[in-house]
Amino acid sequence: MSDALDASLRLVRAQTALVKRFDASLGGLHGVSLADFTMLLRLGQAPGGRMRRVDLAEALGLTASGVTRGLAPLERIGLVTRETDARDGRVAYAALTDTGRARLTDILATAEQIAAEIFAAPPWSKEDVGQFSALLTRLGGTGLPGHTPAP
Amino acid sequence: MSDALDASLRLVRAQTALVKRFDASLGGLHGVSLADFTMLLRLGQAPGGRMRRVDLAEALGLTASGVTRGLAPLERIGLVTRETDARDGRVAYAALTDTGRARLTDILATAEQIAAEIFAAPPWSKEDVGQFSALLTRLGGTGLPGHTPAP
DNA sequence: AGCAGATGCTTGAGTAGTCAAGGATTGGTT
DNA sequence: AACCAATCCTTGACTACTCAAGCATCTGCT
Repeated sequence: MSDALDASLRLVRAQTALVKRFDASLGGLHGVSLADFTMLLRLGQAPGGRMRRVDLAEALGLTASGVTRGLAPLERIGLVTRETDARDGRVAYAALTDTGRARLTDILATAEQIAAEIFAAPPWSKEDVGQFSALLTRLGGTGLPGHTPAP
Repeated sequence: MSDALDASLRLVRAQTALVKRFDASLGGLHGVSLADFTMLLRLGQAPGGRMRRVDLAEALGLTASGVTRGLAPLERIGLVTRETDARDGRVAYAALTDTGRARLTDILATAEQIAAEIFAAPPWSKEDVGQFSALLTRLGGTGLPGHTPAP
C-alpha cells in the first residue's frame, strides 16, 4: 500500500477519533457537539455575529439543508435567532443571541483546551502543528478566515 | 485561535472533502463507498480473508452494530459471506468471497490512484506524505497493520 | 408590465453511523 | 449439575448529514 493511500485512511480514522473526543468534552460540559460549536464559532467571526444561512453553509462546507437542520436545535435553545432581510425576502440570517455569544466564549475556551491536550503529546512540536495545519489546508479545508499559523 | 484548534477544525474539513472524493470515484467505478472499501481491504489483509466480526469492528474503529450494518449490503451483493465457528456458537466470521477478493483488487487499484492524485499537487513531497501519515497516527488512527512509511 | 430563470430556504426520503437493550452461547465457580 | 457473568451479535430508536423536489422571491430581458 502506498504512503498516500495509507495517509488517506489514517486521516479518516484520526478525524473520527478527534470528533469523538471533542463531542464528549463539549457535550459533557456545555451540551453542544463539535458541529454545533463550529457553527457558533463561524457566526461569532462574522461581522455583527450574523450571516446569511447560505453563506454559513458555504463557509462550513455543508449544504443549505444541513444548515437548516443544524441550526434548528441552536435556535430552540436560544443561542441563535433567525433574522430577515428588509431588502430581499428570500434570505434569512442566522445571528448569535447575547446568550449565544456568552456561551460561545465558554465553549471556545473548552475547545482550545481540548485541542491543546490533543496536540500536547510528542511528536507535536509547535512547528509541527503549524505545518500540519498548512498541509491539511491543501486537502480541502479552506479553513477559517483570518488565521495564519505562526511561522 | 490557537494553531492546535485551527488544525483540529481543518482536519475535520479535510476529511469530509477527502471522503467525498473517494466516494465519488469508488462509487462511480465500482459501486462501493470508501467505508465499504475499507472493510474489504481489512478483510483482505486478514489470514484467509476472514475475521471475527467483533475483531473487524475493533480494527476499523466501529462498533459491532456498525459492522453488522456495514457488511449487510456487501453480503447481499456477494462480496462477503458469513461463516460460523465450529467451536464457539456465538461468533460469526466475515469472509471475502472469491468475487470479493477479485473486486477488491480492482477497487484497491482505483483507491491508490485517487490517493496519488490527492497528494500529487504541491506542497506534497514524498517525505511530507510519510511524515503527515506518521503525525496522523498519533491522532487516534492506529492505522492498518504492517505498514511503515518509507524513511 | 410581465415572464423566465436564478437564488434562498425548507422538507421528505434515504444513508451511515451511534447507543441501549436483548437473545444466544460459553466458561468458570461452586 | 446448575447457575452467573461475560462475550458475540443483532435490532430498534435516534442523530446528523445528503440529495431531490418544491415554494417564495428576486432580477433581467423584452
